[in-house]
Amino acid sequence: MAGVSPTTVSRVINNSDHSVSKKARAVVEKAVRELNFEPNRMAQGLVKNKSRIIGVIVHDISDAYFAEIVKGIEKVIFNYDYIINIYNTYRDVDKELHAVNLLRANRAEAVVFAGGTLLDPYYKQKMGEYIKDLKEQGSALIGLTSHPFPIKNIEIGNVLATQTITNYILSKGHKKTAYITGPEILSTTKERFNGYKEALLDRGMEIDKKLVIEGDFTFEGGRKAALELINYLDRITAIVVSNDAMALGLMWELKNQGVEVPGDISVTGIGNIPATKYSYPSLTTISLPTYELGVEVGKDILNSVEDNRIINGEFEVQIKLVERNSVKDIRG
Amino acid sequence: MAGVSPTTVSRVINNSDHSVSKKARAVVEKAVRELNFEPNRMAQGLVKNKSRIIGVIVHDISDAYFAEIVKGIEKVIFNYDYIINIYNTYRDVDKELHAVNLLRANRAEAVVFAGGTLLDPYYKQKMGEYIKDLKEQGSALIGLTSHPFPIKNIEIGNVLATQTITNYILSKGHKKTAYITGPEILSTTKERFNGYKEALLDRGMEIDKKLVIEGDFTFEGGRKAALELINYLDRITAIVVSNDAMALGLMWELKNQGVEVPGDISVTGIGNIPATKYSYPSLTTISLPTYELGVEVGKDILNSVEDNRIINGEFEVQIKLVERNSVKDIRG
DNA sequence: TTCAATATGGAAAACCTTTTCCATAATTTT
DNA sequence: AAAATTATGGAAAAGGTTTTCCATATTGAA
Repeated sequence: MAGVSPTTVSRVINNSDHSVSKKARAVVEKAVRELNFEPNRMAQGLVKNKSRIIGVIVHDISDAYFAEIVKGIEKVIFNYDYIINIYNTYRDVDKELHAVNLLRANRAEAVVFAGGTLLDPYYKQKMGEYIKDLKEQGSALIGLTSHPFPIKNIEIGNVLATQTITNYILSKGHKKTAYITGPEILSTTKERFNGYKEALLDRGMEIDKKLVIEGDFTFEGGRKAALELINYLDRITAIVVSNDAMALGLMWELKNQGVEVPGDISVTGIGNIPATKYSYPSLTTISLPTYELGVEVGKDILNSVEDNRIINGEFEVQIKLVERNSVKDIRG
Repeated sequence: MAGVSPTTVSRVINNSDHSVSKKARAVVEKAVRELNFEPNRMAQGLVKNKSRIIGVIVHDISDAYFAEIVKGIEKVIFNYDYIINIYNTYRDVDKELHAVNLLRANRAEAVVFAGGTLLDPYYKQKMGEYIKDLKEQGSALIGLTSHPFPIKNIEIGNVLATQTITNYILSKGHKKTAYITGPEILSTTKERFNGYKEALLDRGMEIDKKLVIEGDFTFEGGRKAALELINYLDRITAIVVSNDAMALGLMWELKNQGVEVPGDISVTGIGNIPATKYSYPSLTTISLPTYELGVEVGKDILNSVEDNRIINGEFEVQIKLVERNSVKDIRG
């Protein structure tokens, strides 16, 4: 339409070094405007060997934890025209494999493993192959949970989180505590439990396995845990819960059973989800820098994918204790 | 590597009608296995003129409302190898335009407008152009909120939601009610308010503008609304809140101020988000079929994009009243 | 004016598939 | 055994860009 070669059009659109006369530029720009022309990204991708796809694999995007990470990534890459491609795996290894394979087929430039499972041998092997492949394609691979795979890892600080809150609980004079874990297959579960364990061990205290209840990171799971614990309540003064949803469910069921928080027993969570502020009592918890983690991941992706590098120091874990009303000071 | 032409490889991989000898097929399959070969989607896209991208524009993916819709879509298209590309616009028209333009550049096969704003004239025009372009490209366009644009619309039933819950409130004997809206720029705000209005008008009641408070769909907004309403509390017996987050914030602040729910005043929400079940009192609200809406959208996309059509009747609005403990029966 | 350097534009190849069309080989039918 | 049909494989074009290389036009320097 502009009466010039595709070459010239390309040069105008991409502001290439190759000089283009004012006249030619004007003609092309006019045509671009009138046609509302946007270069076909698939064609661009083919020749440049770049898909501009960033894959993000999460357990469940309804969980604000993951949603915030995604938003952090989006914030950073906003001006770079990437496609953020989300997969919900619901902790299902088949779905995880499906997602990774698709990302591989699409030549994703980056893949973020935000929801990690401790994989069983078969899947571990298959996943290993895919990851090897992605690496060979030059994809930037970032893990957010501990993995057996040779990819860069950015940790949000799960160990530190439970350690911090457990220390807080202990500092308030609590000696006997129970702990509610997450589902066994998640590495997060392991990490958070380790933090709890370390805090106790540091003070020479022991863990009573009867007082460690397996949960599932949901409200309902918290309720069930409360029911399981109800008979042990005279033995303990506090319950360290490994995430907020469960802590809220647990408090709800305790109230239901006539147990007062923090009067009869103290409860803490992890995550600082919005609902913790509006529960009664409001929940003492740990705020996790999920959005900031996402931002960090975004920068990291840009660094390995774009030419003009962004300065990007080590990610500082900004875990914060959020003191509210679910813990009683029982010293003295 | 297999020693055959690309043509043959393509035929084996795609199971084309064109017959391929067992021998050739075996050679190719072996090579595919050994190379872990996956066809390049960009190249496929280029020749087939299909991007396999489904764009979903939301206000904020942290909001479970939108997350559920996305999950519903994903569920349906899971086996079709589409890329779900999410954009958070935070109700910012510039971000909306940015997203739509990118989707256009990427030749998205479908675009879902899940977060809708009532656009101002300039943006309306620009958006109109983009949408026209997308249509010409053959994209399937689906709106989930009322729009001035000529695209298919699937409504979740906002009007019905507030109408239903208002009728419920009225049926419990409440005559004087206040109403908390969402932000003015959202079509959802308008729709929900209309439902409230209709329910009142149907019974010949009038709306007192002093008792209609503008909120913002957040917890904090609900708190502020409670503070604004605090002086009018003797004039009303119930507050109809246009979403759950605000209802929860409002109840929290009321409790803070020593007002009892539902003893002194009744409160309802819309949405049935998880936290409503665990508040004290638990919140009477309307459950919105967000996930089901997503499923419907997914089917719709498949219908317009894939050859083998899925049977797909009209979407049935499955709004449900969830009766809990935040409303008092004051009849007689 | 002439030579060199620079500015400007285009042709063609490349990116990786799919698809159409054609040619040859194998099989079936008569 | 010849003819007709079917099975099988490949060559080449197409899809929309970018990039390399080359050619011509223009400008500047001597």
